[in-house]
Amino acid sequence: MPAMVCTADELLGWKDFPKGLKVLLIESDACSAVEMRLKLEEMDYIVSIFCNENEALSAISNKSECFHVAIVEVNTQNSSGIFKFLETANDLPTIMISDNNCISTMMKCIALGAVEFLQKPVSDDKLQNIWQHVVHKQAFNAGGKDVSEALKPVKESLISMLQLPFGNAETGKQASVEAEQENNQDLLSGCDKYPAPSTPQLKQGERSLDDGDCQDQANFSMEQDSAEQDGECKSVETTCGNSIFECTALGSPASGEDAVKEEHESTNCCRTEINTTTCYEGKDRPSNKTSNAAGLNRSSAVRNTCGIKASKKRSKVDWTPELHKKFVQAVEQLGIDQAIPSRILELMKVEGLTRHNVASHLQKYRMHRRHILPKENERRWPHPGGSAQRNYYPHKPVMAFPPYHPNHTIPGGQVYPAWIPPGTYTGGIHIWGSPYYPGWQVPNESWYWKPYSMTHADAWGCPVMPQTVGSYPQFAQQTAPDFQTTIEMQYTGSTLLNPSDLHAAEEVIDQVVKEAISKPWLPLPLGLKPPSTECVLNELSRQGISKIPPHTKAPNIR
DNA sequence: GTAGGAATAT
DNA sequence: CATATTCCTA
Repeated sequence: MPAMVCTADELLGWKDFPKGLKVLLIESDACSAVEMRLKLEEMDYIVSIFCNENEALSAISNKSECFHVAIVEVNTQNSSGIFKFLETANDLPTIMISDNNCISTMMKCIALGAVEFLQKPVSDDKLQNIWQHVVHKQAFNAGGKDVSEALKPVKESLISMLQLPFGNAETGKQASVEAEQENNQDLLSGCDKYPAPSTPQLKQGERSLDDGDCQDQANFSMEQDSAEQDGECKSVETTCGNSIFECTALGSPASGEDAVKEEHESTNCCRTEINTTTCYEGKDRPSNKTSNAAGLNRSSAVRNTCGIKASKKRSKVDWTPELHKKFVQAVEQLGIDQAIPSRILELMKVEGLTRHNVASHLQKYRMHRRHILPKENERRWPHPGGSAQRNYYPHKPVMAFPPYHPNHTIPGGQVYPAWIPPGTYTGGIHIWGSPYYPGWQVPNESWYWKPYSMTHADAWGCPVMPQTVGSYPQFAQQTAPDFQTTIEMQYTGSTLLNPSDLHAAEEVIDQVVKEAISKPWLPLPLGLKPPSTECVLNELSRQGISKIPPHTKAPNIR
């Protein structure tokens, strides 16, 4: 294969990655090509333009040039050629761009290994982020070993990138927030298990294909009602147990800032619950929207009252959504059986939190989990493998890197499981599985196609890993899966299920998580919203693609 | 002595 | 209730 993917060594020696990234651009329209080139060059990428796949392919095969990533325009006229390109240059991470959203083309490209499909005009952010695919590919090729080593320089380079003061005030703020979390969670400490970047295209708060994503959560956005219950000001006691916008869709930037302070109680903040657009559910919830607003005011009033005394003593830990999120993440990463207080604590990296706190929370967590799983088990899903409405990526999430580019920042809530406090009114629709105990959602679903791509994982160009699965954070897509369902899917390989082996299923999941942890190649979300699996399959078969091109062998998951 | 985890207290 | 604290065990 005329593969031009860079090697680990190359990455190692790469000074200011991703500067100098060599981009192969196939664009039939000269104007667009130039425009694109300019943009890319502004980002310090090195661009070579080809107006058709043949030129590009010959350049590749001549080895006259090498490339790290390809950006390929596809349209109705050139698609067959482009397909050929994809097939031939299948080692080159290829990003499709297109004017029309022809779903079948899109899918075919993805099926042929395209790593991303973007609509034109492509935003700068997305262009900026193409390097992620290179890293990802690299990580992928590295087979999980030494990946973190290999990516170290990249990481460093990213750190500096993140620390740059960004022009845009708003995004700048977010960026720094992200950076901070980054540092906390992944960079400063030994967390380099997850070096693979995650492309947040799916999650961009702005427009785009994924509007449905946060919808569900958004509906739950409520103020915290705690204030009204107890006369005492909770905010004082609990300092900064703030909640970051779980549902970023709503999240106002303002609330975000405050919220971020969460862990740093040292800042003595009296927390501002006012705007927190968490998924909290007020008691007055079912009524109407206006009550919501009222609630907000109320809570803010209360807060103000007590804002004066800033008592530092924190007698109780407030397990805010964020805290819990971290907690769950930690647990997920460790695997349920490895999840012990000390390690969780370590992973969480929350200042001031004690092992005892974690232990206590863990206790509760386990109880709920125990309680909930069996119940879920009973209401096992009636539609096996097929039903398009729910085909979930059956793996537990292990978050890699949040987005790097400022404009790619995704508010935390999109990535992590939303916190739906117990008692949340789910309106009869079970949002994320457990109507019984919505608070303990275990994030687990993700990409719809995964179940089908187990064998041809890589070929799908979709977020999968060679042998294992990467766990993925909950991407709150349109429908949410229910936990058990997911387990079964995975356990049975999305075939038919014998709805009995809950335990086995659980073990599998745990194991998957463990494996995922030990194998750093995390999937990259694609820049397009995955159609339902059924849809994809139909489309593919309609196109005569019964099996996916070889590419990389992705062994089945047991 | 330490930590995890269940039981119990607040 | 949700957390903290205590108690028991390894």
